[in-house]
Amino acid sequence: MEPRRIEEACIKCKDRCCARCFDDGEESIFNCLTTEELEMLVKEKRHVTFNAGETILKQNTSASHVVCIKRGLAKIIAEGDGDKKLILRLVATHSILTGGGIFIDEIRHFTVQAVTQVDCCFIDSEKIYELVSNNSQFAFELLKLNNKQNIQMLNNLVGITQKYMPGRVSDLLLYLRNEIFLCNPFDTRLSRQELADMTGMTMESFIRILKEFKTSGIISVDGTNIHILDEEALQLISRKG
Amino acid sequence: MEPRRIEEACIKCKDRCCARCFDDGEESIFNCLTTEELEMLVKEKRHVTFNAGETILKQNTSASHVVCIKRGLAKIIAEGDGDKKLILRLVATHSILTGGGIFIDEIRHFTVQAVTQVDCCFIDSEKIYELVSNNSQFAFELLKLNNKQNIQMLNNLVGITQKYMPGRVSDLLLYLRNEIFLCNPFDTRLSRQELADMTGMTMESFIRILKEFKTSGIISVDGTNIHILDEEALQLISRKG
DNA sequence: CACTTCAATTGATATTTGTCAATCATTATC
DNA sequence: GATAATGATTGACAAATATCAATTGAAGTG
Repeated sequence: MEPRRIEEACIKCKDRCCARCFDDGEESIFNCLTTEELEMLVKEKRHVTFNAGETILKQNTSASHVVCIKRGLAKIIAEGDGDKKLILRLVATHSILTGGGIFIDEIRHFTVQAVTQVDCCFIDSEKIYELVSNNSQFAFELLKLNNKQNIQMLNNLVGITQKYMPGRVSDLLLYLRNEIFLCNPFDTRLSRQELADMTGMTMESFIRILKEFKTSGIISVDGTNIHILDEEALQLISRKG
Repeated sequence: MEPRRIEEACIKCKDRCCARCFDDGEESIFNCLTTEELEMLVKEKRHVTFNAGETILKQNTSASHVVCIKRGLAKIIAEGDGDKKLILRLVATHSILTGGGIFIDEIRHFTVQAVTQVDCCFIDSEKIYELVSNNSQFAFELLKLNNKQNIQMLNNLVGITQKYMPGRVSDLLLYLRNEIFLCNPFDTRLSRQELADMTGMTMESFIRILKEFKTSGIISVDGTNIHILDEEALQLISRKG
């Protein structure tokens, strides 16, 4: 696949979105599209900027569009009864968000909220259906993406169900370092409450574990900035439960 | 779609499997296949019978085959560290099992074990890939199936994370009644340990909640047989947390 | 600077859930 | 029928986690 082709299409849509938006961290799910398909997809897309804290997609609304994130960081929240929240994962630049219920009930099964300022574009779901119908490679890529999220959620479920708090906090820190920020002192931009919501525990409990880790010299923390000093220790704690 | 066509193909494969195996409780994911495709799929399939308790698929082995269940009940188990287990869901007659990691890493991410005697057939994953490539409707159906499982796991995750034990037991009982056995006094054939493993709690805790429900007159229990007497009460408890 | 505000932290305590050991019940075995 | 063996149940207790209230600390506002 010649990168030139994608670049061309990107230039067409002015803000270099879409061809890269659909990248899930590895290769672009979009590489398999023809120039015509890319153009079809990009045509009529709406580009939107959200400020930190704003809601990009709201759980239980109807899912007529797919969103791809061009720049920024967002959190995926499953809202339970009451004001209970569970942050499922973070999504960074070049992610595609189908809202969970695409292909099924056209309902969004989670809320997506901007953590930093987020640039993204909204694409009509119909176009995705069209691509699935006409381009089997694209269908395959979408299946892969879906599968990956499925496995990730499975691991999450097992972790949260079977591990004690220190193990869950370790998992979170390793996730943030290795899958989201990809560098070591990293700035989460997330409040303690939000971090706790990623582990399914209360803020107070989360803070206590964090403090233990600080005291043991495993991490150092400054505001929303976290520095992992002993990754092996975290991995050990993660495994021990 | 003329039912005759499917019937024909079923007769060809002698034991009337496959065309119906891939049904996920609603319409068959397989309805969209041509006679040739069905034949291609069914050719070289291996039909196997498992006794109750036997392992059908084992977590962490390589996933070269897809399994469809023709008859019986099986449980999907995520094995954690130690001997911790979480039963993700049950699968009944006419289900397709991709093993979790098909399309990604070709590794099975969970174990599948027979609860009753299970008749199933093993189909080479390659054939599924081939169908996805050649039949967009099939790809679409597979995406739907995947999506559905994703949403189910999401709800499970939220439930287990945010609800107290009575809520989780309620959810389990409603799941068994409305999604698996589809009748009211139902015989789970599952031990207390297994039922507990579906809720992420210990057997003793599970038994205590069950007893509370019995005492309150919400259910009656005889061995592995459960009779829901007051479904509304269960729904209320499920919502309350 | 004083004052407000809100997130972060800490401590004391209550609740939930798990662990361990004992008992009961049922079935299988001789 | 006596006797294992196994799963179900119960009780006492311990551990994990949440709740509530108070305090600290930093950032913004007048």
